[in-house]
Amino acid sequence: MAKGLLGRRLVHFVGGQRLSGLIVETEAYLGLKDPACHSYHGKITARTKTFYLPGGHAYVYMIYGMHYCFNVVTRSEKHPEAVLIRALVPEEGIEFMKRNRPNARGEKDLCSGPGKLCQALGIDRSLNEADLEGDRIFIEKGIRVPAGKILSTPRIGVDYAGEAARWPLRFSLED
DNA sequence: CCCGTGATTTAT
DNA sequence: TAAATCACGGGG
Repeated sequence: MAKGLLGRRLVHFVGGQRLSGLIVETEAYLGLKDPACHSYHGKITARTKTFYLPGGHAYVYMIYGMHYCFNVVTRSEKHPEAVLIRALVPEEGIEFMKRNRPNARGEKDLCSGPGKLCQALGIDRSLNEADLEGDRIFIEKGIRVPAGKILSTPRIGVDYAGEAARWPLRFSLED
């Protein structure tokens, strides 16, 4: 799923305005057996209960008291797995995104990080548990991605997870 | 490299 | 109720 989401278009409607970008970086979080995952060992808290929804829902949480992260829940109650969306190439609503991120240095800085893309697209906790087959936020077909263009590297910011921090579960589109 | 930041989780 | 933690970003 993390590889398959590369090249697809994430769309968020706000005030009748389409904000979108192509997904170019993701990370897989493998549920019960993944020490880096919020649902490791089946942990359930007020925050992580979203993980246990059926695939196709949004898991949005706040980190460091200031940033949101947007994830796609990918499986089922028995298999609480998700994909973190880490970067987009902005497509529609770029002027709107610039207003959402007044400090951005340029277009490339708009969605080049999990917190940045949430700020640019106006994604916040109100979208937690959102149905991705609804009409507020959803994912479109996007562009074709040749398998040879996908890079696999270790996930970012999960050093607390020991050996799992080195698992090559971060995927990005070359170039 | 360092550090702000405060919601969320965990320890007491 | 208090303390620790943290899927990050921004500025040096």
